Amino acid sequence: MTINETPVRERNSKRTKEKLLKAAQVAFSARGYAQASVREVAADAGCDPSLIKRYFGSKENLYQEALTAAVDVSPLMNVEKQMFGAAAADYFLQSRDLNEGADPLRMLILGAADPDAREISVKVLNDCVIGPLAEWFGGDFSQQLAAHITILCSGFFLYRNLLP
Amino acid sequence: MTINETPVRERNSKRTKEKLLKAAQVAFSARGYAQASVREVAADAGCDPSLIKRYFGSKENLYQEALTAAVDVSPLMNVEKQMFGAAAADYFLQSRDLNEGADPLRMLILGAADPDAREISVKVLNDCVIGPLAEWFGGDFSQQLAAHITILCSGFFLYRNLLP
DNA sequence: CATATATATCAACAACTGAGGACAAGTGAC
DNA sequence: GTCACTTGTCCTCAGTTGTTGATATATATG
Repeated sequence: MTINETPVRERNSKRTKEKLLKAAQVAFSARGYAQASVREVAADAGCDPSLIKRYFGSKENLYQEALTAAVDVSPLMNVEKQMFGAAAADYFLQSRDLNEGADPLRMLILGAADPDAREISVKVLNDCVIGPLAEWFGGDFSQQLAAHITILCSGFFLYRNLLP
Repeated sequence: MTINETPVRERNSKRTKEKLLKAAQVAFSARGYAQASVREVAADAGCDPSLIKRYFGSKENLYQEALTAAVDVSPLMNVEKQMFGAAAADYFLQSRDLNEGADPLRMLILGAADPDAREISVKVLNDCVIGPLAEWFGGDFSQQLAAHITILCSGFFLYRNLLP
């Protein structure tokens, strides 16, 4: 060791947390909840696995925070209501690219298929997708309309992503 | 131990294989591919885990045989073609009960959501569902029609089973 | 400088996984 | 009976998992 490489540990908890969240979103949407290990997520984020425990408490909490941060339906509500279907289709077709490898809908579906992540996924789906959409739609049966649209998009997603 | 219980190992490879297949179908459709361990399947079948290796070679082969044996679209083709939609809806609503806890469509969807089981699931879906349905439909675009129907049923399944 | 705190690393644990070898016990052929 | 074969049980292996405590290091404060 002629040259002493300075380890230079970047001590920035906020940035570390963000890197962990981003790596978790990519890993969970790529391989699902069970198959994405905390070691893998930490390695992708360039830090130690124990930091996940420190900052998020557990893998389940990491998944919940990553999923909640990834899901954002506001782009779908910036159009005329009659154009919602087209906006939704456009968005889902580009979702993975838009989010740099972290596809929220894919996270949701894969999470719903995992016993340990199902409950969290369904809660986030209701709170962050169906709820806001229903409120935006307004009127009678808005909740049912939002749920049906979500299901339709899920079937569309299956066709495009999971059953090629 | 006043009474000497005779161990009485039932030596019937065919029956053992069937019990393993049945237990595998129930476990895979309940918890998905990764979360259903071979030890669990063997315990449910009442035999030793190493018999899975003996009779099926690997967990993946067990999954493939269990899924192939579970999928059977022939009940959907015993009706007039115009009534196919209703027959499919009826069948999927009762699938789990009809198959005593082993739901083929659920196995397929959960399998498609698992990286290790995705390839097998998609192959079985094509060979045992879309293929036969397309042949039965006949005519132009029969393959596309069968695929779209399968996707529609998958979305319906998601609504009923995974996103409650 | 010294001290305290926040941040990151390391090593280890206990549990579980799929796989597989060694051996026992039953079954049938001769 | 003897032998070969099938079937089932037991035990172990190497790997991975989520989690956790002990420890080192950087930053802030005095």
